Amino acid sequence: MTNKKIMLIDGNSLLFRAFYALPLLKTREGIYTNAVYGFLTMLNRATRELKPTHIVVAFDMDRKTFRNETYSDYKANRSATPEELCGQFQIIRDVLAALNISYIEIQNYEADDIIGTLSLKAENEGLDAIIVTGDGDSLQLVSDHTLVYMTKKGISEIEVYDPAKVLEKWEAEPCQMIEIKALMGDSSDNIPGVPGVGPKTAVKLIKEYGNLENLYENLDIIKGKKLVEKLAENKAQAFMSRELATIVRDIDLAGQLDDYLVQEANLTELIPLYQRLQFNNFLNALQASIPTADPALTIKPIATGPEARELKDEKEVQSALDGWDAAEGISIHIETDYHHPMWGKIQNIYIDCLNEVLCLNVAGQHWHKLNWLKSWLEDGNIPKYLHNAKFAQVVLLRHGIHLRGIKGDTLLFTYVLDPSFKSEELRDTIAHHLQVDTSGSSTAYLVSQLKPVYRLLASQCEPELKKLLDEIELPLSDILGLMEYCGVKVDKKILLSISSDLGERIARAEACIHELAGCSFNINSPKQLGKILFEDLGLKTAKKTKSGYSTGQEVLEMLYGEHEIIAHIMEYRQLSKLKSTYADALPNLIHSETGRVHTIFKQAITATGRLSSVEPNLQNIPIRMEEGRRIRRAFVAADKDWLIFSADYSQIDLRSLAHISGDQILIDTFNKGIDIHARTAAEIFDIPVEKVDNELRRRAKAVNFGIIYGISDFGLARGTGVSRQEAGRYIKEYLDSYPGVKKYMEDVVQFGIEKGYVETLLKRRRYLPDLRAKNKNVQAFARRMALNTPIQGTSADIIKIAMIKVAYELKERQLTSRLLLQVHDDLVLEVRKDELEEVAYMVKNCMETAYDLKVPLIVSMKAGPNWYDMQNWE
DNA sequence: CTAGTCACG
DNA sequence: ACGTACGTGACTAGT
Repeated sequence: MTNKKIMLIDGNSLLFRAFYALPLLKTREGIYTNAVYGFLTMLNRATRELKPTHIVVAFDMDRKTFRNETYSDYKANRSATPEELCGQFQIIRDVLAALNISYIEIQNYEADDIIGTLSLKAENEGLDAIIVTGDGDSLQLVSDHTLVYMTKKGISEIEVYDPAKVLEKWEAEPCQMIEIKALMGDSSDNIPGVPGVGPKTAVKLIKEYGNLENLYENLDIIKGKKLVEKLAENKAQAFMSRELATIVRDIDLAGQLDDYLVQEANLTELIPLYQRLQFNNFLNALQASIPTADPALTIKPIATGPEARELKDEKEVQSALDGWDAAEGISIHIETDYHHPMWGKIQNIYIDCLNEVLCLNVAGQHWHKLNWLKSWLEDGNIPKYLHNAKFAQVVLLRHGIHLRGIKGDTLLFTYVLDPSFKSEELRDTIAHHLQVDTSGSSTAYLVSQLKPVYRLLASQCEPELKKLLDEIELPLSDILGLMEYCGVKVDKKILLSISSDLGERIARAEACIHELAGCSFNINSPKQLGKILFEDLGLKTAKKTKSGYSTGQEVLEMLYGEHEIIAHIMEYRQLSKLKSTYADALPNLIHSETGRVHTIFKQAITATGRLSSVEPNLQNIPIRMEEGRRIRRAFVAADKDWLIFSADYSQIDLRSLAHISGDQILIDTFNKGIDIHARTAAEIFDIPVEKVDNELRRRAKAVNFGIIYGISDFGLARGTGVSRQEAGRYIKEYLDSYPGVKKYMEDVVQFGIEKGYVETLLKRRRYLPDLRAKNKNVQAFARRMALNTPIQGTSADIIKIAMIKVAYELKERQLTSRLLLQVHDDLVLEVRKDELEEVAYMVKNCMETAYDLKVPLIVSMKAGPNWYDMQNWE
């Protein structure tokens, strides 16, 4: 046996398959490339999977034409001439030449004949042959040493035919395929066959009689009068069809099979060619295959380092630090026994200094060691490097230490460089940046790398990103630390009373539901609920489903009125959500020493630059529904001398959009203080602003939301309740009315495709490689992210600046009032009553002047004894 | 540990 | 041809 394999490619067939499977790609110079692109995709795939030793592509001399009328989407605006489309036949020859792949075409023979000849030659010389094609004619060539790789469903799947597979599909030997074809014909190849005989009959007849000769000898015993007549009438045509269907296998070909040995591509030709064709994927793949590249495949060394030297007492620390140059800076890492900085107890403090890592064991009650450290931890002139400095800061605040002089935070640095990096762990971060395996590394080693990694990143960081880090994220981290440490006062009694009230009502709803269902089941289980609703009660077939019935709000709302039970389920759902997530969960998170909840603001999680909040999440406390809103009564001011104060930006996302897009109408609307949703309604529905009623305003509002989210007619239809066509019209009208927005949408996507990322006001980046994905769905997702991220991210940038300003002013004016929460467009403070006026004015001013946009920023304020009973202020 | 659901901007 | 707004976190059931 040999392991030589020759891959025989039916060039015409694959080009046609590719052409009709892919949308009509066109380069900037107007070259059509879809068939070539699809062909190469299949060629690459087949080469990768089959690893042939020889490759050859066969073509028909005769160039059939591609028909562009298959593309209804393109018909309206773009019409490509057959000549333009057929340019692809020449392009593929150029590409194959650059790839050093032989191609053959011979006058009077088809590609199939060339392949038939070569596959026979291969068999005779002991090579395996694999035929790659999109049509079934080649099946007659299948044998133990000749397989057919056939593309299916356009080009997305491949089916492999060996003799057994042919038998399974056609109930015939490969050699009988010509007999079948002789009877059934093939319109695409102009083989007439016997009229009235289709695949079913043809297969049945050949299965029984084996071949045409035997069939016609036994014509008299075949059942079916009509069929026999047809066969008899068309005897000559059947034999002629068999001739046509038979692939020639003895063309006189010059040369040897070894002429088709696989060779290296000629990159100096191939790269410019791919560039001209804008085949960026293939270019990237070429890059990756160049030996030096692909760090993912390089073997990462396991990084090890010394263990830390453990210090027993203050004297040892002092002697270790003797001769240490404070200006050099120091790396610090604090280990606790729990992940929450308000609950965790310090175990070890690592300090990297001079040439070793010191470890202070602080477990137990040895707080005096911290007192010794206090002076230099609080010394702002000693540069400090940490990973997640905010965590250390909050832990230390509990011991009365205010960490200062933070020069670098590798968590935030990593986030600014690429917000998609998910791990918060120092171990993973070091591994990522140094491209080493840290799974066996000591903590001491990791700590020793903090400063070097920071310097490495700083040395290669874009200036804007360094600025974003130093001027926004790092100062903000300190502010967030203070907010977390402060916490928000929560009245446990209020929550308990809400909980018991909810409990009673849930029990009543549950009883009702079980009564109506006629049995007892767990309403919280979508699986059980689905069974009850759609099987037992036989409600209308659920509209949505993946891995079962959907029982979500949307579905329940459609079913509302169909059955009495639905209303009770909706009630149950709402109440049990409130009880479990808020009323019952929050009391457990109240810190016994402070009587407050201390959320952690995650500063390095979101893809857009927003914050997030955990344990508890204080950014999703109910407000939209009155029932849930009452939860806010439990969030109270410290005592009777204090107030909860909230200041929120109105429509900050749309203002960000106005600024980024520079759309003149949007800018004018905000400058004149016109109601933006009404204005949008006026534009979309082409009526004066005064004539806009509530319903039209509501729809326009949904359109404005849609624009921010990277609109689609489907999504908007869902958001508004109007039909998809209607939604489509709204979008069109919107984009015609706000041409600047339309241009922004085009530009930002183009920017993203070219640069690989999109950016916000402060040049914060989000990488979106999927903008170049070949899967349309994946690409569409990335496109919506590209549209949304600069808007949401710019708003996030703005409020971060505002927070820094507010915190600065609070400190500068020596106010006692303090920041408590940030809820994306809302700042919540705890304000001492005697400071209210000053604080309110100051906060409003800081927020409205956070950044000088092309439109004004507007802030509205509320104050009250708790987060529920809030009155507009001023 | 994931999927489904639902709370927020 | 195909599936659809963006960004989060918490709780519950069920594998």
